[in-house]
Amino acid sequence: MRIGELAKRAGTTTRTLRYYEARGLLRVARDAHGHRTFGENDLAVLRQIRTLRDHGFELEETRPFVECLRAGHPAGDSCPDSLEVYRRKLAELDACIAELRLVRDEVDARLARAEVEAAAGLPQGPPPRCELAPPTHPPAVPHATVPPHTPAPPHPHDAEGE
Amino acid sequence: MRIGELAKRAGTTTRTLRYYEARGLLRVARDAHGHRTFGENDLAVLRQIRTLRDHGFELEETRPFVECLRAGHPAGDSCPDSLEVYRRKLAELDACIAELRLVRDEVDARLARAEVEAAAGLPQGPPPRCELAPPTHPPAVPHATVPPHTPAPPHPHDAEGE
DNA sequence: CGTTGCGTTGACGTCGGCGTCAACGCATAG
DNA sequence: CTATGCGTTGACGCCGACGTCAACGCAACG
Repeated sequence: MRIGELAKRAGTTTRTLRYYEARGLLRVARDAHGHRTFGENDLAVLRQIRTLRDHGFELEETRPFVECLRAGHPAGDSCPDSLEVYRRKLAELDACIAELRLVRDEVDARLARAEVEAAAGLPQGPPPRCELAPPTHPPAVPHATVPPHTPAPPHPHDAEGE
Repeated sequence: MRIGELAKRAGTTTRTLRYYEARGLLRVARDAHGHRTFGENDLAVLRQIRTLRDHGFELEETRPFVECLRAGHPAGDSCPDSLEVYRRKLAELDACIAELRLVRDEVDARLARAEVEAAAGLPQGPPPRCELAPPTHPPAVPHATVPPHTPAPPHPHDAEGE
């Protein structure tokens, strides 16, 4: 199997496969023409990587799974290192979800307040007592940076004690 | 007030202020030396921006708040456009949290399963029935990309129907 | 006079995970 | 012979929000 076929079978691109190889996640043999040659095992490895990435794992975090598969284990998560990654990711997810919920409630409260004030302000025109506290730096919430997506760069201030 | 003082008072850097100016979020006057000059109003605007960014809003999303303040309103969220941004962000947060919870449960389930199999496999050595289904592409979960942080790039497939 | 400290503009670096383009080789089909 | 299609390597582009460095000006202090 050559790179194009593998890419198609894994639902990705040749660029991605070459990138993974460059990152050391794929070990690739070559044929007489210098073309990369892959086997079914490589497909399994590749699917493992893609699955993890779809769940938000960084490429580096997939490495233990890849090595586990290459060591002959039936699944990528059959090895202790992989389980460690699972656990770390789980904690990371929990922290992230908690943080997002705090922000969500903050935004919700601000929206509600602003809507009330808009409703109270409009029908009467601008009264002179419009001097509310400026909404700058609210209570806690150190900061959260809503992330519909994108992986996790090294986080120095996160909820974890590293 | 010059740029250094404003930066210090707002808890940010001069680089950031110049960046905001370049993005059109800060309108800046100059003195005789060509130095930027700021007033208290600029501090309020700046704090509004920083607060929103700390909550994960993109710079562009702070623009309505900035314009609202500059229009003379007592708060950045006194204008309908700002409220719209609040509502959009709220929906975004809800979608993101829901997605992360799905992923979290997925990872949790995988971890639990892998732990059980590890516990069952180790004490007995490798039995020949190790041929479990390969853990590649699981049930639903289109993909979630855990995001401890970092803002939201334009997302074509998100839970919103744009 | 030099040094420190503030300001200025311009421009490149960062991070991850690829996309995209260029310029090439080799093989098969017409 | 040429076109098409696959492969190869190398290298730049992208995204956001700045960090960082360079090279400069201008003021006050000693």
